[in-house]
Amino acid sequence: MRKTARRHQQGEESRLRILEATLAIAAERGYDGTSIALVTEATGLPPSSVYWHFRNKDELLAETLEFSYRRWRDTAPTWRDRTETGDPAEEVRDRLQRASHSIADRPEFWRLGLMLGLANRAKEPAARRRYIEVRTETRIAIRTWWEQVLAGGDPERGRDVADRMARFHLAVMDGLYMGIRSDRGWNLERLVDLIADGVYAQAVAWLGEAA
Amino acid sequence: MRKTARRHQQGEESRLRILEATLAIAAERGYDGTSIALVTEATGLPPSSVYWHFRNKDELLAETLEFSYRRWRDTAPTWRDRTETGDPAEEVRDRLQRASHSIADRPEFWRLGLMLGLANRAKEPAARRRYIEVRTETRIAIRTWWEQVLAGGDPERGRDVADRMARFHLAVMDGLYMGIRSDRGWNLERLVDLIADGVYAQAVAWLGEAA
DNA sequence: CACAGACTGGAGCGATCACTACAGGGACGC
DNA sequence: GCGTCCCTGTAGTGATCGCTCCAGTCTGTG
Repeated sequence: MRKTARRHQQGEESRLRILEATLAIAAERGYDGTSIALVTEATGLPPSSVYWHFRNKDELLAETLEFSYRRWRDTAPTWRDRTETGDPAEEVRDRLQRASHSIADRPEFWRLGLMLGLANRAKEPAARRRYIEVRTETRIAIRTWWEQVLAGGDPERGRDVADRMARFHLAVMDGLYMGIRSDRGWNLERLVDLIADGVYAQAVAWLGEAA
Repeated sequence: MRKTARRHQQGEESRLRILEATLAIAAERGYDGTSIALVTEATGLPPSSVYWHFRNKDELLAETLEFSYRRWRDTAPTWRDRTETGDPAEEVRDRLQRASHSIADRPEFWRLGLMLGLANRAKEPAARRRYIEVRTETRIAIRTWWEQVLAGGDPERGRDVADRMARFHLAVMDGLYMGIRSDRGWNLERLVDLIADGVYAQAVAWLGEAA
């Protein structure tokens, strides 16, 4: 992109600092609660620098979402590689456990996404549109993963069940995060193990059920 | 409260109009996205009227949450009366179906609550504190309901499972709402029935499991 | 009729919002 | 040494923010 990688590497560094700061702020306060003044205060950079790196607030937030999504996806275990223990229930448990950890440990992306997903403006911010896209991307990855876990039966039926599982899976992850945020007294690790068993049982039940 | 119930009933009417308008706006745009100017525009009343009825924005939002909560609770089936069909699985299905409808049909309270629950400010808005309270209230009501549905075994163990079920239950409701909002292609009614069976099976499994 | 109290109307307060114009500074190619 | 380009620093812009002042209007009471 930027052709002066060596010349002024300060620029790229500032850009990253701005993104980091914006992510921290936006994940706490949402789109409207994020102001350029807060970003400049956090980074020590003047507003003109922010606007040199990003066209406007909308684009800044959109790129911040993209930034946090990529980092989350790279840190979190991908849905592509499987554990392959032979026991599907065990694999589901492991997968859900890791997914819930990736949310609990670095919650910025999930927080920011939930906020963007909830808000509704007359003209949709680019950040929200982008979030819906990456969420769909994630849902499809989860669906593919479920298709493999549930492989063996009728492919079309497996695909249908996997789609429902992926939706349910995402819903549970959203719900878990909301629960951690809003209710006290969660024993996440233990609860996730138990839920995983329920989720897998659910999938098997759906698979066996008449169309 | 207000002693001129007959004299000037216009006042109370204006108050309600302000609450309605604020709810509609805040449920769409969140705390920071809600401005007094938007409220005055929606109601046709001047800012001074808003500030005559409510001390400041914080209190306005808090009372709006209270207002929407009461309406949701009165509209939605209470957790106190049970269906008592004799079949617990059927009752769970019915209950979850009605709960999901109460969210899908009049989503304002749930939307606003989720937004308030997510946001995190240096000084916590009264509206958010109040939301955490009514959420806890709801969670306890759900727990009590589960205790009754699962009655029969060891009471202490039933209470423990009911607590976990209530958390899980809320998480699923939150997750369902997020899913409807963010993902397309939901078949809510059907999915909820299936989830209900899974949820109930989960509860039974937890009940039977060794402590 | 006078008075009181409940509300409204309009004008405007200082602070903060997103955003910009523009003059530089510092590193590089020549 | 000179010009070029990347990026920062200063100092703003008009618009909108939450909120207030206060005169005026309306309605029921004595």
